[in-house]
Amino acid sequence: MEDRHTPVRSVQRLSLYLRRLERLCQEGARKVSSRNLAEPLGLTAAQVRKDLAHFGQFGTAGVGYDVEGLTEQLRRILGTDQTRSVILVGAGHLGRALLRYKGFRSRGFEFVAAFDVSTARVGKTFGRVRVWPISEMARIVRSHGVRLAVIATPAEAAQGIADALCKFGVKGVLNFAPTTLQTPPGVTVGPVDLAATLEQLSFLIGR
Amino acid sequence: MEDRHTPVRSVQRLSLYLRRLERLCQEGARKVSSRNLAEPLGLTAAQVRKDLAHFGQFGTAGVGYDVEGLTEQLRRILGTDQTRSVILVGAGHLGRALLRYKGFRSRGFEFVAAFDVSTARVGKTFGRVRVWPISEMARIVRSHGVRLAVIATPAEAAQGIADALCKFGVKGVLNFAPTTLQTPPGVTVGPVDLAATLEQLSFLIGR
DNA sequence: CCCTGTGAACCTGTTCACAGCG
DNA sequence: CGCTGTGAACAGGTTCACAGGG
Repeated sequence: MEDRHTPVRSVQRLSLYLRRLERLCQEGARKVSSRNLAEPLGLTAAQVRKDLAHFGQFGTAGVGYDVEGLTEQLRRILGTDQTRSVILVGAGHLGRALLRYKGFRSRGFEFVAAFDVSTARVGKTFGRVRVWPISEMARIVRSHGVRLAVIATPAEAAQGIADALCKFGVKGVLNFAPTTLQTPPGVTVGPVDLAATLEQLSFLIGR
Repeated sequence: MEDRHTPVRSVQRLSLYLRRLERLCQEGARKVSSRNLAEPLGLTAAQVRKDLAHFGQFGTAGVGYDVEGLTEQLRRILGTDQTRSVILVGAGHLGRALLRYKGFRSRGFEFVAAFDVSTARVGKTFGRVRVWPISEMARIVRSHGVRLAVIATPAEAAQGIADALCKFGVKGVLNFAPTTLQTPPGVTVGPVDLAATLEQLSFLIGR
């Protein structure tokens, strides 16, 4: 197993499994069945087993999965068993909230720097992270070997920033700007489209 | 057409089409082909045509789609041709950033109130929106007929809030809390899982 | 006997190719 | 002749059902 064309949706669910496993661990559980993993997440047992099967055999027939063991495996698969350095570009209200968001650090991500065009923001510190001028971006990305970036700029600025980041070696971009980014092959964009997600709900609830 | 079991992914793309149409409109374009609509979004022309076909026939053969006309149609389909009232629960850093996020208002959403357990936050105003105690939630949701809510509380509080919101008549919940919400049929949750999205990227870029 | 891992059937969404209209 | 709308072929993911191990 461990092949490289695993369904994207399976990988997305891995994060959900990881979160549930952490909860089960806190509750003192040592083993968990695919069913017990799946149902509180609104998924089916078969789906959990299929998803995990893409990456190896982690369970014990008749028993289930070892909570701690599977947690470690999933972290390894997702690449968050070691801390990953991340930078933020765009230190507006949303960007600053992300710098302070506890959920990133607890899942293995650490902001090492933030960048903004505004001289009013440069030099300030939010949630222990310093804001630098854009001109420092190349140096800091390269010296820290940063491969993940979060873009929280206005839409107009996002593509230019993305182009620069790709040039400096960034491989993954979490994009909060309301625009579709074009990136070269080998660079992945994770769009977080706030307005679009609300529009989705608006559609579903009808009028 | 206009049937009720349209692919979810098609509806998601409707938001992207809408954004591109707004841009084309600003640039002065009056007509647009499926190809010109699709490619800057990283999609194919056939996909655009198929998506739109779920809702009706909007194009003119040999010409394309009327930019302004299609914009109106999409807004109507998404239910954002009239302003939708939204409430926020959880006025922490992330919640406050969302109150100030311009992208919601410009797409037809308006926060009418925010709620928080913290007395330090209650009574304050962020981005013109007032923060109320949770105890006021029932009254305000019902009096405004609010059907959309955004949850930006810690994970532990989210399910309780969601249960209450459902009871008060909310039909759609945008959930930023890192937990899977259980809701009764008829209520839709749009999860925005920040850590999971970064984990996704972490997986894709490898080690 | 319970629960995993997995081939096979099923189903949903995407791509293709073209008929038909402006 | 260009571009839409659409049936038909295709691909991918999900569900089912069961073989096999603890």
